[in-house]
Amino acid sequence: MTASAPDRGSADTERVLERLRVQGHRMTPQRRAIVAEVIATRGHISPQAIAARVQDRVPGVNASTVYRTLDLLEELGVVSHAHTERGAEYHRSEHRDHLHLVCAGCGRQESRPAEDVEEARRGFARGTGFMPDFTHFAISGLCEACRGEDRDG
Amino acid sequence: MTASAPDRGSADTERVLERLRVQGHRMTPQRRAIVAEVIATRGHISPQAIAARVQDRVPGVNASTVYRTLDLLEELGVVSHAHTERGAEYHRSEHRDHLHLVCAGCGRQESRPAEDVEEARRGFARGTGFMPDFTHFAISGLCEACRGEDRDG
DNA sequence: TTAAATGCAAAGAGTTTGCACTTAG
DNA sequence: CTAAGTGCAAACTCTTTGCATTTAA
Repeated sequence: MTASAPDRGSADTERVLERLRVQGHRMTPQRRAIVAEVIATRGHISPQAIAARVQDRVPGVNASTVYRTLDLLEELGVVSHAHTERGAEYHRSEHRDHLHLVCAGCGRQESRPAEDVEEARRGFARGTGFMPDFTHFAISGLCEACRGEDRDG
Repeated sequence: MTASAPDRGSADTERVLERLRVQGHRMTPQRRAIVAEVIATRGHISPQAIAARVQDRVPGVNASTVYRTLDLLEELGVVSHAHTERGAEYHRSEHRDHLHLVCAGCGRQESRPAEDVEEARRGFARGTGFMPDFTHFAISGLCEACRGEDRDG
């Protein structure tokens, strides 16, 4: 179990499964695999990607099961979704606190801890009266490299 | 032509049509109606909404024509799109400078001039190295009213 | 045993594409 | 006249739903 390899049998996964069990939900192999996949994912992942990866491990898992399971996990507060250029992407709720940055220049996506923009959040609220949650939608802009080339981001 | 009524025969519309003409594009009634509709729209509008409205004025305009025309207008820099909770929405590029705020509490959408968050933009760049364009994706958060009830926006 | 969960197939919504027909220039 | 533009139908992607079957508890 290296630090870089996603860990589909982690204590975190077990904790979520235990929570499902306690709340009276059944523990099917499909559900187990889907939960493990989501928990093992660093950052965000699309429903289709989850389906594809889960099917590598448990052949025949239907996409509709993935969608139903994600809905369940979201209701339980285990996962949340964010809107990126490609649509909805899911991530662990505990990892909610990161930004999805999409560079309009090079197209690269990066993540940042939300705490890096606490000051900006307050400034935003000061200017608009609206307290933003910068993690729910992706944020377009120019990354450091592209800002160097084109100074008007 | 009052200030509050959308103006589908405006000088702005004519300016865009003239630009298309100059660049060698043909001026069809469909194209004329679609351009007029987009130009007359304050804020953003979805492709389906454009199709519906245009069809009220020029019956039989096909949705695919709307998509193709929007692509063309976007290539020419006349319109841009933003990503909201409901998907892609289009707006005049000159009106690019407004934010799409979606309140997670009451669900209401509001617009704000982007200049209201200039300070926040710089703060964001300072914290992350990434210069954000807050207008391309909608921004989730809590509006002033909902912040009053739930102080953790 | 039995209700929850799954698979499957069908249905949507939104968007794109290929192609024959129409039409602006 | 002739190529750009359109309409139409079909395809495609992503997601949801109804229902019969399977299965965890």
